[in-house]
Amino acid sequence: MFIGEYEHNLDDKGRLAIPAKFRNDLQGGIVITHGLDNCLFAYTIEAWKELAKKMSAMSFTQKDKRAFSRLIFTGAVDFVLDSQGRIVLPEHLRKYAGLKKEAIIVGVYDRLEIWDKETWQKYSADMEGRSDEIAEKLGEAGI
Amino acid sequence: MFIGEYEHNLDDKGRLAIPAKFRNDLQGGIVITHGLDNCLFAYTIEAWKELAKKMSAMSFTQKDKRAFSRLIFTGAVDFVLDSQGRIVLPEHLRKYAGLKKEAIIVGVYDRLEIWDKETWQKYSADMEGRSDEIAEKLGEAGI
DNA sequence: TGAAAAATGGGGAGAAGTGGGGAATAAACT
DNA sequence: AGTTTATTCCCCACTTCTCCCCATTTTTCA
Repeated sequence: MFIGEYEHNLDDKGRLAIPAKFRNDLQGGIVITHGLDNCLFAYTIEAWKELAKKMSAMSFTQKDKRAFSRLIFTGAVDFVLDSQGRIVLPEHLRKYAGLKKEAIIVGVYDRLEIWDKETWQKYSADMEGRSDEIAEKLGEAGI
Repeated sequence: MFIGEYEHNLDDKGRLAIPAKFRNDLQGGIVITHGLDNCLFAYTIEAWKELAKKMSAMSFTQKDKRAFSRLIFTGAVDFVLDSQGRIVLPEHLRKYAGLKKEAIIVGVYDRLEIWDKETWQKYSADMEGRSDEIAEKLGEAGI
């Protein structure tokens, strides 16, 4: 399970270090793609295959399905970590997430998310402000 | 079951001692995450996995659910107690709970809560002021 | 009051983060 | 086709931080 929040810098070569705690689970490879809310989603190979299967089974209207599939699949790139546990993020992924230098990597159960620091701070400040409201909804869900 | 209220100081390295009475139950590890009312929640591994399973059953296509799992999972960190029964609280957790030096650790049945002393005093003073009102509600619950 | 447990502090080894150089590969131009 | 230029990838080196262990002080309990 991926949990936690880590801050890492992209270097001048566009390399991003994956937090040491996650590396073991990502030895087999990592797939990164366009996510929601202006961040990148990153999966293990297994989780990615699982996701792809679910996607194809989803009952969207044809138009929505095409749009969503394009977002997820066309942005996807698979990587192998280098000996220091880093990957080189290609231009189109950096651009999509608005990544400059400071990046935040968070664990969300079965995936990682990669955020530009500024974007993340705005998002999480907003989220904390609504935490009571969110907790309320969770209660309704029986948690 | 965790009960009681304890006071411990964070040292200069950000280390926090877990009350000795709780250590036996936390040998297997401890997961700490953002709680409500500006405190931190701490669970045993088993209790955490239970919680995570419920959370993960929620789909990620809806915005609120994404926000919720981000709040819970990204705030979480898992620890193993050192030989003196301490953990090192990372920056983002200390910041979230407003922890400076003096911390209060309370047992609340299946979880611990970690509070900044000042915040805790304000909160519990406020609660005492409303004790009648709360007792009223407890009565409704049949207690 | 003595012994054991707990709280507190600090030092050192090793891991992780970060940056840069150079070889190998690919691309481009003459 | 050969030479040059650019790019990618791999490895090495330095710095920082984390974790683990030990030592001292304080508290608790018999």
